[in-house]
Amino acid sequence: MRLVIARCSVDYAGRLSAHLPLATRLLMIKSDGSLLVHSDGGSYKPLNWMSPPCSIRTLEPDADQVEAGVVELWKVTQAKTADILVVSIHEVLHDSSHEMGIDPGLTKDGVEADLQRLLAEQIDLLGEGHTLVRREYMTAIGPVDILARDASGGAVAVELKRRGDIDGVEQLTRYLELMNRDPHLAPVTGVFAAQEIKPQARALAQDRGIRCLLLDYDAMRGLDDSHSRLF
Amino acid sequence: MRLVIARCSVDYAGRLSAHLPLATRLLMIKSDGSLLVHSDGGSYKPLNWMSPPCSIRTLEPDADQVEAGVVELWKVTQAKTADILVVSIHEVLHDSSHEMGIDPGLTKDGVEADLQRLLAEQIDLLGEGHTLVRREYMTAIGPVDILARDASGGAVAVELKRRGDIDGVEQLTRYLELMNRDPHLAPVTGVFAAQEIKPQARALAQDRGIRCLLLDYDAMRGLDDSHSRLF
DNA sequence: GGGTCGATCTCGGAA
DNA sequence: TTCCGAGGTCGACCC
Repeated sequence: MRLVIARCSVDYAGRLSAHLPLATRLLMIKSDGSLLVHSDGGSYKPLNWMSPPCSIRTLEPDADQVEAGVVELWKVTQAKTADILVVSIHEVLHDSSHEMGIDPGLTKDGVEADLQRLLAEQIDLLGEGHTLVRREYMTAIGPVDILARDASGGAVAVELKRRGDIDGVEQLTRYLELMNRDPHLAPVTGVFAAQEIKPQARALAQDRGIRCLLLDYDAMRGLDDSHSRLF
Repeated sequence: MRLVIARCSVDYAGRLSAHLPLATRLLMIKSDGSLLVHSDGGSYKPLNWMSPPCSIRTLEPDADQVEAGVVELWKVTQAKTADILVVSIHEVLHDSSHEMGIDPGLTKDGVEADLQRLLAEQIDLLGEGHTLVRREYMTAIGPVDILARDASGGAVAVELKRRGDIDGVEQLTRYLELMNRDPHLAPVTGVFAAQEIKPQARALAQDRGIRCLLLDYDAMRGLDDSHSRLF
């Protein structure tokens, strides 16, 4: 990895066009040839970048550019997409290279899959007497997250989200419409379960006779002793 | 901005839990206190990070940690969300700080807003004899991208996307449902216009009687002489 | 401040 | 490979 701090301006042309006026920034060149342009603030997203695979050529600035103060030009291109990014460097303030090797990568937990496993284990969070039929119940238009039966044996389709948005309600609606045409299943009721449910999504669900269920991930995980806390 | 290259492991606990095993990485500390952990490859997204506002404390490792080879511990916390990120540093290979100032920021063009403007200007791409009523036509549930009338005066609602996905069809469906209840507008036909339309989205649109329209941004921009090319 | 929607989204998994 | 959905999404805009 090569790290350069430089006063530079940047132009990108590809799926859109973008321009960065002259300022001091970090230019990060990764060993796969990709380039990131970071400012000293903002979020984790660079101001501009070029994704691998790409190649960087260093060019001599022409007379006009030298006149304007450019000491070095980087032209970064992507063969496949024809994207191009040009860095016009006016002053290099730091330049260093570092060997880093391949990263072993990130391991995660706490995503939708964990929520689904926990809800399947604690199925009576849906209500007294509920039983699990199966997770990822397959239909023609995709898998329903959880299929259960209520105390009186009626089918219950559960759509699970970390954040319950209007999209999730639409998705569940499509499943319910389809499943209610299946005489083996009908009538099927819907439950929209999430750690957080947006008001609009709640309103739409109510309008369609879909029950909303707020989930407390920490409490659900607390009941599951297979997880230990790191902190 | 402070740049540190170090052999380190990283643990994050917040909206999810994540762990990075020991390896050499770049630690970028921005002046707003945010931290980015980058490997020497992949795309612009860091392996792990902490968004501002957050604070970094440097701690002495305890006896067990020293035994394991830790020379320095960074504890990064976010007051509001109670997220925590811990960097266990085993070896520092580089450490430098740089003054960069505030960035003037990025200017863009070629995004959905530009497509919308171009389609409004070239409204007969919808078909012979179409006329523009207005862009961002407001309804109770949000703005319709473009409202037009066809050659015979019938209302046409256009949903515009760069990439036409199933969500866009759902969105247009909701608008049409609402607008068709308005006697001043009904009957309203729908057009789903995008630079690229996914097969599933096209199928759903067809099923709902919504017409699909593929847009060629470059051709549309070519007709509009107010744009010049940078490259 | 919250809500909605776009994004050069990125990333992962499954068909 | 393509398609599809999730994201610690982020960020912009509008209320």
